[in-house]
Amino acid sequence: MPPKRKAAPSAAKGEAKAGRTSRMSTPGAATPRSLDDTGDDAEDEPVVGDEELQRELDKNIDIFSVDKYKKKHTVREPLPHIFGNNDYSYLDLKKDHQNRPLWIDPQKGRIILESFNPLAEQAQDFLVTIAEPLSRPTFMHEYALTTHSLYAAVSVGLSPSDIISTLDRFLKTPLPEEIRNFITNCTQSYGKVKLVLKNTKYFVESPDPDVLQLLLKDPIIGPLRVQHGDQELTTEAAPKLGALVIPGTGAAKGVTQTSEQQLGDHGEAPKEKDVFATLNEDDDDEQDVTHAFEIADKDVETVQKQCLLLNYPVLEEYDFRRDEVNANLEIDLRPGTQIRPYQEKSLSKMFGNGRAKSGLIVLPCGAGKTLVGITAACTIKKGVIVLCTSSMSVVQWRLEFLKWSNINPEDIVAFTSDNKGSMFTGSTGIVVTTYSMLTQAGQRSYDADKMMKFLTNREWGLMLLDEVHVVPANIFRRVTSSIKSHSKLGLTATLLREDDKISDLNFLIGPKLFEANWMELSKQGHIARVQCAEVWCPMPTEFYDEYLKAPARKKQLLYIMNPRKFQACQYLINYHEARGDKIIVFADNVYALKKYAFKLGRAFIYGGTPQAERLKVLDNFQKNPELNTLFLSKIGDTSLDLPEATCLIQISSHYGSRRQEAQRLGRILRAKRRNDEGFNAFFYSLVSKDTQEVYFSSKRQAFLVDQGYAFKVITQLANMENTPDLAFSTPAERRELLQTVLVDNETAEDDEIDDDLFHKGKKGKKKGTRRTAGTLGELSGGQDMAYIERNKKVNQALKKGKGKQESHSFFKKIGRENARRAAQ
DNA sequence: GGATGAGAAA
DNA sequence: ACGGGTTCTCATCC
Repeated sequence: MPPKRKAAPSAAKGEAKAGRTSRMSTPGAATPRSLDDTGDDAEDEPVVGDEELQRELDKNIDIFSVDKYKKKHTVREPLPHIFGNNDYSYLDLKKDHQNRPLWIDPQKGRIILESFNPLAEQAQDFLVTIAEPLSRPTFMHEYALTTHSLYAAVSVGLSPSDIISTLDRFLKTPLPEEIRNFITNCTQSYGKVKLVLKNTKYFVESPDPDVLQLLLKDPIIGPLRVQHGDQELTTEAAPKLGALVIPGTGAAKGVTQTSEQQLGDHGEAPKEKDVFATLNEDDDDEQDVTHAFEIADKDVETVQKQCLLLNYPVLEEYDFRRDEVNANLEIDLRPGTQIRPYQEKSLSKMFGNGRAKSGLIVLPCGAGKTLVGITAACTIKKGVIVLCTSSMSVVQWRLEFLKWSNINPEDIVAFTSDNKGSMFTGSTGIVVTTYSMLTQAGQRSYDADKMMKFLTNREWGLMLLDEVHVVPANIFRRVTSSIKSHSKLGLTATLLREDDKISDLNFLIGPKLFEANWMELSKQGHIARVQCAEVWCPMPTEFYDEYLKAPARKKQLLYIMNPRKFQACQYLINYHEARGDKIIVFADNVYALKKYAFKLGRAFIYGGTPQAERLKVLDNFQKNPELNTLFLSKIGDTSLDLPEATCLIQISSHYGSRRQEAQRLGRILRAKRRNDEGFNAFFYSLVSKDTQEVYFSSKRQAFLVDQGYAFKVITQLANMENTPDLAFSTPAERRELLQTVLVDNETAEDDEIDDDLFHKGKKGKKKGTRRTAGTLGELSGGQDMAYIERNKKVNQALKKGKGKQESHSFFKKIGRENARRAAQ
């Protein structure tokens, strides 16, 4: 099981429970027994005072949490000292529980899915809609029911009764009452109120007039209503779904979708119908009329804020098919374009009720986020504004639009600092620009100013927000308040930040509409399969001595410049080049990056590399069979459109950033060779043993482990000692390296040799490359390496190991295992 | 007029 | 807190 993450709701708990919660994530411990096998002798008294105090605390911390609905239960199981607070034996098992895939923790709202259950797939579809995936390793997936997740479920049109009945059908135990209450209460208030932009006017809309009356009584919202005669509310028939077809789907081609489930006969197994079928039905028969009142543009944010305070979050929807004010855009997907099932799924959530809902879609890089955005644009067919993080991706987006759709090239313009004059000539079109272009506060050039006026003075059908996770919330506020758009779609690969600003996105853009499971996509062959490994490099004693007495700044430099790490890097490059892989090496530290690249005679790109140079190197990396290894600084994390690579080596990284790790892994997911039989991409993290790096590394991996990736620990690279021409193999060389590192860092390192270095790196690669395939013959694949399979717990154990002794014995054990394996 | 670099901001 | 990387603009050069 994965490590606990810091953001877990249980973090709010008091001391009293801290000791026990650690067992929480072990599903086995929560196994309820059948009724009849428990003795009723030991009536353990529940810890009442404790729990009441806790409840009081929780109420103050978070009025909306599952704990609010917690009930006391008589504990029947006589082993509370083992199960602690996680004793669920009071939950009766249903007779046919084997056929049902879900367990639930009534107190925390955690749901455990048995991913090997025949119904797991359907259950997963459902869970992704109503709950937040926490961790999805191979056999057990853990989800959490939260207010946000239920909010999202409601926003795609599920009703509370759907959620409750479906959940109940999948559960091995009856649905606990507190969970039922939690769901009912959340869903009652959430999703009742919608913000709709109709003919350029904003309306607050709800099927329930009482809710609107309640809002109008609010001292802040009330006066903001735009009066039309005496009537307080306007009423009209609710829209029917009709035949909205998302382009690129099976339906669009006239093919009937195979929606029949191959359900087999699992006795009383729940016959679950498609969640989205349910959703569409609802719109047809239940909500016959809607009521609305109008508010002015400028008050939208105030009203949204106030509604949120009243616990009626406002969902944004765009009824684009009935918008006759904004000109239609001539755009369609190119014939023959077929979007993938998961892309279709995410879009069907966005357009679930025939309108465009605002929200976030989370897909790993390489899984076709761009195409999702483009398809959304082709569905809405109105003016689109696309926001990216860099001007490189602006160009990229425009090209993708031209590639996938039949948009007239004159109707799609880029707005960046190089190109701020031109605009589409028709009545509508697509603008691709950057966040900074829109939020630039300082003085602007004349053209940019003119363009901004144009952008802010018109209405847009869709705002596409790329890489939504990198942009802080206050920038969003500025963007969304200056650009009037009917709907917003945020795209991202990782909804992760080390700070907690990510939750703001839920209300600034919308709920999370869809999140893909990386492992699943990779099993289906949409993204590459990846072997992840952490390579432990010991620190030579000279380096370690220096490390111990160095200040933090220098420590970092020392463990990055660890010569053993350098050798490991060299070894891996040799090995993978011989296999024909394209390798990217990441180093955050520019000094180290240059040193490594120079010493190994390979090309590198960092922030200071001029644009033309970058393109040239990237182009060579892609096409030139002589250039197979590329060194990148942080620049490679975001703002570079990397050609596909199949192997990735990380020699230094930014502290414990899970996002960076995920993003970097994403760089090798689009490898085309993934369809080859048994093909793997490789991801290595080089870590200097006994340094802070070990700790950071374990933190960084958390996200990937939750996505189901297994990290292997390599303590010894096979046959490395016998590899010829390793750098720094003599003590003298190592001492010299140490000296250089120390000296270079004392003086503010100045690099006039910079450009020189770079060119040498490029030219020098021919003589630098040394194929060592012969000595590596016995290594036919990643699995055969001298890997010791360990999961992250090892790292954690190491991190927790208080003294040197512990870690030493630990290493000895590894060493023994290593030897034993080698002997076999 | 188009590259290129410096300097600012966030 | 810092270094890394953006972006924008303006000034300079050929």
